[in-house]
Parts: sequence; structure tokens; C-alpha cells
Amino acid sequence: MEKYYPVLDRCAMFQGIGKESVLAMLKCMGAKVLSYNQGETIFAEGDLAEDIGIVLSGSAQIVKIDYFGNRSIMANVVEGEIFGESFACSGVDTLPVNVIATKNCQIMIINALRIISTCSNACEFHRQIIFNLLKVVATKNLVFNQKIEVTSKRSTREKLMTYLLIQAKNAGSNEFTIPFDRQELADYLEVDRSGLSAEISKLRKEGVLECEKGRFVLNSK
Amino acid sequence: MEKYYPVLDRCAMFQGIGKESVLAMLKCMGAKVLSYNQGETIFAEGDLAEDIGIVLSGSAQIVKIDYFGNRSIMANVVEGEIFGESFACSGVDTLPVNVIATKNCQIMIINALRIISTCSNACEFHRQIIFNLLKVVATKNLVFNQKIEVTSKRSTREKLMTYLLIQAKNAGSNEFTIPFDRQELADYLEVDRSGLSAEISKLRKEGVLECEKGRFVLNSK
DNA sequence: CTCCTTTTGTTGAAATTTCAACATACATCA
DNA sequence: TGATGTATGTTGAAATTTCAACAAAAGGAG
Repeated sequence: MEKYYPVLDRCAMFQGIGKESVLAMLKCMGAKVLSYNQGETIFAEGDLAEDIGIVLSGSAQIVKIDYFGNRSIMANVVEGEIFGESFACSGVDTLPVNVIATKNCQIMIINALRIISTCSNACEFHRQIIFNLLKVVATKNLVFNQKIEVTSKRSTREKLMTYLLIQAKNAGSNEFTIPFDRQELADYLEVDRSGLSAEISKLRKEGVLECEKGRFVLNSK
Repeated sequence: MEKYYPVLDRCAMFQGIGKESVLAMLKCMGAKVLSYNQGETIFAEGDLAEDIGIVLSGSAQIVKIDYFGNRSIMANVVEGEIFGESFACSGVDTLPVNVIATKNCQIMIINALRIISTCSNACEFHRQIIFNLLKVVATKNLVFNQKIEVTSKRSTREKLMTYLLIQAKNAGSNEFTIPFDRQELADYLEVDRSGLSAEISKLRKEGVLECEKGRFVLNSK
């Protein structure tokens, strides 16, 4: 497990805990590491919501597919980030979403009960982990809040601009890269892909932005 | 504080803690109770995100108002439910939303730090409270997930039906009451009010549902 | 009961989105 | 390099939503 530590060190769940303790706790919690190829399903809707996942490398998306096959992308998770924790901690029995690898990736899987219940070995940092977990879950809430802020806008143009402005703010620059291709961006914004492409073209002609693939530049005008 | 205990006893944050302990902890955490009239702002966007609120009576809505004044209703909270906890626990400094009283209400306000940090009095149930808080925050996540599921639908009709089906499921009956008037329902579904009214009329004529004010009946057909 | 205000329903026009279909660019692999 | 498949951009038509304006119904205050 030691080779994964550099990532775990940046993971919100292990903040404030030293290397030795983290490694000891992983053992204590029965953490395991699995590999997935791009496109593979890591967690499927309907699976028991008992595990949390930590992205050690690669990336994944939290995706909901409705009755008619329409895809809605809830969030994107990258190296060092966690998924599944909200479902596991809420006490719901099965997952209402899918988690799909968007690149080849390594995922650390930990049973949530092993985190939540104090282990008999009385790991001294157990308390810290739970605090961290609370913060992680609360922060995930903000991510959803932000998605709702974006998708609550009524037009494709407004949704797109709201999303891009948030990305620029996060990047601290008006030049940034998004983790989505056009279809994925459309599925995150909950709009039609062709309409989105058309809107991007229009904004480009108006000089509001420049882009190629996932790289965007917002012109302050 | 004792008179509020019947509500607190049903509040997710105090599960598994006895009456005496709850009352002791309230004191320990410096809980206070404030009253608000319908329409008053309980928390405003931009306020420091340091308090959590518990609805003792009445109800409130978590609301986001955008730059153009468009209202988006994030959630409705009723007696025994908690709000503000996600923001306080995530470490964000200011609130990105407003909380507005939708009925005259009494709200218990507790500083989140007093919950999160172990008190010097070493309340024995402090640990339990933090677990409960984790579950509350995780559950709030599900609420947002559900809102996204509803609003990700592309048509007013689908949004409405998705919402109503969830309500029916929650109520365990195809007859139920929703906490929104038409304008509020539109602001929750993120659609135009008049379009929503029109859609409801249509569904009524088609025999899919019956309703008067907030009371709906879904006909299974 | 009447007046006044708020909520809900209705409607048609304008704006927007979705949908389908296709063109083009890009990438991969043999 | 050519061939194939995927991603992106473009377009026009159909469907839907928003918007504005008004009518009808419901609720409250005096």
C-alpha cells in the first residue's frame, strides 16, 4: 500500500494523520486496490451502498441513467477524490447512481462500516478520519449545489457560461481545461449536444471565448 | 429548552441520546431559539456559514436567487429537520444560499464549531452527535441527488411526473400533499409557472392525476 | 358581504431547445 | 497511408418553453 501514499496524503480523508498511521489504518480497515479500464463500471446502480472508493489514478464519473437511457453526469472525480461516501454514510441500502471509469484507473475500496465503527484496535486517528469524512461529505454537498446552480439556468447559453465562469474561478485564471468532451459537457449541463456546440460556436464568433477541445479561454471583453 | 424536546427527540441529530443528555448538550453547545415570521430571512446569502439551524416549528426553504432575480428552491425543511449543516461542516466561509421562513417558525441555532469540537465538559454523547451529523449531511446529499434527478428531465411534464412519483413513493400512497404552491413548485422544478399550470391541466384532462391546491392524487390507470 | 390581494389557470406569440441528418475534423490501427 | 470509427460542428424543422397579459378563483380584512 505504501506506493499509494503520495496520493492518499493529498486525499481529504487522511488529512492530519501521519504516513505510518494511514498505512496502519488501511490495514485495519481492510482497504483493497482494484484496477479498471476506461469505460468499465466501478459501482453500478443497485449495488449495495457499503463501500467508498478513492481514486488513486485515472478518473471516473458519477452517472445516472434514466428509464429512457438518457445520461446525466452528476460529477467527475479525479485522483485523490472520493466517491460513494454519501450513499454509504446516509444509510441508504443500494446505490442510485453508477460510477464509470473515464480513464484507466486504480481505485482503493474501503467498506464504510469499517470506517464508521471504531475498530477494536483503537486506532488513535479514527476520530480524525470521521471528522475528515464529515467534511468530505459536506463538501460533496457544495459540488451538487453548484451543479444545481448551473443547471437551474433556463438557456443553454446561461448554463454554459455559468459553468465556465465557475471553472475559471476554480482555476484562478480565465484559461482552463474542463474534464468533459462535448457530449459529456452536454450531459452535465443537461442540454442537447448539438445545441451546445451551436452555442459554443456563437460565443466564439462573438469573441466571448476561445476553445479547442477541453481547453477554454474566457475573454473578459 | 425542555419544552422543545419532543421535536428534538425526532431530530436525526439527537438520535441515540437520552433526554437528560440532550438537554445538557444544548447548554454545553450554547443553543439558542429564535422566532421568525413567515417570509423573514433566517440565514442570508453571504452570512458566515458557522451556524446550523433546527426547525422546531413551522417550515423554511433553502433558496438561491441569481443575478437576474430568478429564484431557485433547493429544498424545503420542516419540523425536526436541519439546515446549514453542510455549509458549516464543509469549511466554506460564507453561505451561498438563503433560508427563508415559509411559515411562522421557531428555529434552534447552534454554532457548528461547538458541535464539531469536543467540548471540555467531555459530553459522553458528543461522539454520537458527530455520527448523527455525518448521517444528516450524507442524507442531505440524497435530497440534492433527487432534485437533480427531477430537474435533469428535459420537459416540464417529465419533471413534474418524476417529482410527483417520488412524492407518492415517499408518502407510500398515490394520494399526498406537497409543500409548495404552484409558483414554488415551478421554482423547485426550474420551469415556468404558467407552463407548469398548463401541464397540470393537461394531465388532469388526460385523467393521469387529480389535484386541488397542494393535494395530489395519481391515477395508476 | 364587498373590496382588495394573491394565487392559479389560459392563451397566443416569440424565443429556444430538441431532434435528425449530415459534413467535417480527428484519431487509431492495420 | 488508407480505412474506419468517433467527436464536433452545422442546419432546418418540429416541439416545447418562456414570456406577457389577462381571466378566474380563492383568501383576508374591514
